[in-house]
Amino acid sequence: MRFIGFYVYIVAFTPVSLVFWICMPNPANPPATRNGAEEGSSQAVKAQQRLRELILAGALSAGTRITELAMVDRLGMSRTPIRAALMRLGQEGLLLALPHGGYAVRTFSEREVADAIELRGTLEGLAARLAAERGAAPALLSQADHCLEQIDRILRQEGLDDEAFSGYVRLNAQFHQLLSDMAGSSVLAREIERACSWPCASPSGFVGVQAHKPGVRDTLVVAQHQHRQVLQAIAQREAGRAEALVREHSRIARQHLSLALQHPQHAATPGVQLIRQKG
Amino acid sequence: MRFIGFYVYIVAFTPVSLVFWICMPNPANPPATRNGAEEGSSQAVKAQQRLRELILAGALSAGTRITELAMVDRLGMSRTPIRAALMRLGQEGLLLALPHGGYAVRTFSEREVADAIELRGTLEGLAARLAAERGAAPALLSQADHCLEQIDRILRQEGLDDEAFSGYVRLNAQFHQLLSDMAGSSVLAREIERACSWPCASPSGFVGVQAHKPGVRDTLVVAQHQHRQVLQAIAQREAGRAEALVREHSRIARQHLSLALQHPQHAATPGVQLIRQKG
DNA sequence: TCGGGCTTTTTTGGATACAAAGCGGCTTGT
DNA sequence: ACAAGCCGCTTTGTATCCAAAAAAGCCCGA
Repeated sequence: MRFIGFYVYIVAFTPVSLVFWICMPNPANPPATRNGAEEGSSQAVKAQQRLRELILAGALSAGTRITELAMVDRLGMSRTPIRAALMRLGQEGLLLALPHGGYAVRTFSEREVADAIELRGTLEGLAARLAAERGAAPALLSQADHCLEQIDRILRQEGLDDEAFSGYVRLNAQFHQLLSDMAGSSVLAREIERACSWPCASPSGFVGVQAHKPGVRDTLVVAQHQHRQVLQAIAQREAGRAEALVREHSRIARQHLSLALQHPQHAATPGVQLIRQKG
Repeated sequence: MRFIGFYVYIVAFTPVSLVFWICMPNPANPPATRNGAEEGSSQAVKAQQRLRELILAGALSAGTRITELAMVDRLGMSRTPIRAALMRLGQEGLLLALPHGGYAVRTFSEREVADAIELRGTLEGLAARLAAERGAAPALLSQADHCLEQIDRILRQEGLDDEAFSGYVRLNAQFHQLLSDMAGSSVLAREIERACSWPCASPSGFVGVQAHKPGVRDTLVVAQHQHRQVLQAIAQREAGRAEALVREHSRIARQHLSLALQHPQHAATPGVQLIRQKG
């Protein structure tokens, strides 16, 4: 019932700067670091965060081997926390455990990322179904409703500036989090969190891709319509409908994935460079 | 495409002795320990295996705190590999990370285990759907068919002795593994493996519960019928049907869960004592 | 006798020292 | 000149040491 944490990363990229919510799974001990930086928490958590940033930002290119000593130099801490961080990132899937010890930055095929998105959609679909079947907590329902109203307010304007965009991204993440909460299953919540930790599988992972393209607002309008329908279905206890809607909703992320891979120059999403191109 | 490993544990229990296949997720480096024991692999993997056994066998009762030093005494190795093992088991879900450091043997509510089973059913359902949509490899299909034929052969006899039973358990696990493979998605396979690592959520976890009860064979016959239908659906590319069937199939495990909790004296499944009773 | 604060002890987190194993480069012999 | 073997360096796995923090216990005072 308690969800470990979301950390805000402000990633400055060339054309636009957007706020990305990156889902950080299992920071071991939840040391309540609410501000974006690494302070007050253990060295191991710091190392995990820093390494994550480095990988997702592309500072450690895909496929390169990561040695503990190099990270000792780079992060300025001892091998012990770095070792722990590498282990966690390995289990998380960002790093690949090499057969004779050591780790390498993992590369992802487009197919694998698509599968991860499908997985997330299925898990969130299960959450929606359970929420509808078991009945979601009224407080969560009203919170979700409030969340969607805020999104509506953002979408009411014609053109979307960067600020509105980052607001959408934040609210979208919040809505999906509420959806996960509504199922009332910590087991499921944990797995959804895991699925979201994959490079581009998070619900908000790809929203910023075409931030400057003309049709963006329409996409968001469609997504928001789906949000509304999902919430309605859950409130009316229509389990099957809720599940199907959420699954369909996740297809948007897949569209964004294709777009981002077709136009890699516009893909300002952290982690895209980890996806190896076939062609 | 390559799956890390399954380890056979032979657990001897009071009334019957059965072979359980316990799904061991991520032994870090796959050190090819094919025989059941811990030899040749690293101390950390040994520690993980030993601790898992201890917890599942009930030697470490639910809720007790596990200190590293105690495990140093118990397992006869240094703190470092034990720390790694504790971390892995924590991420796996068997141990609960305490807020200020340390771990405790986790307890599970019946609801949580039921959710885990639902989760596994959903994930396996996704696998079946993907296998049907994308087409499963012919080799896997024929392997699965062969597997089901062997199960048929076992079920052909009237009474089921222990040997037949353990054979069923083995083949059942094999079939579910093949199902996971047919989707051709390492992402999904990994998550299914994770879901199966929960105490009583594995497809074969509960089969042995009522090994001596009269109606057992009938249950297995029903399950086997579902197996056949699933395989047929996948072969005929009926994705929706395959998914629905697999989900329904997972309900059997839930029935077994209820039964095991109603008659805990007959529950010879490793891990049941981790489930805390409400009443 | 009870409660609060201080001290001691236990326990984890981090750092480092040490050993073993893999990989690469170098040298030497044919 | 090429190949094979040897040596050394790098890197991980393991053990141990140190410090900090939390918990438990104890003592003193009210």
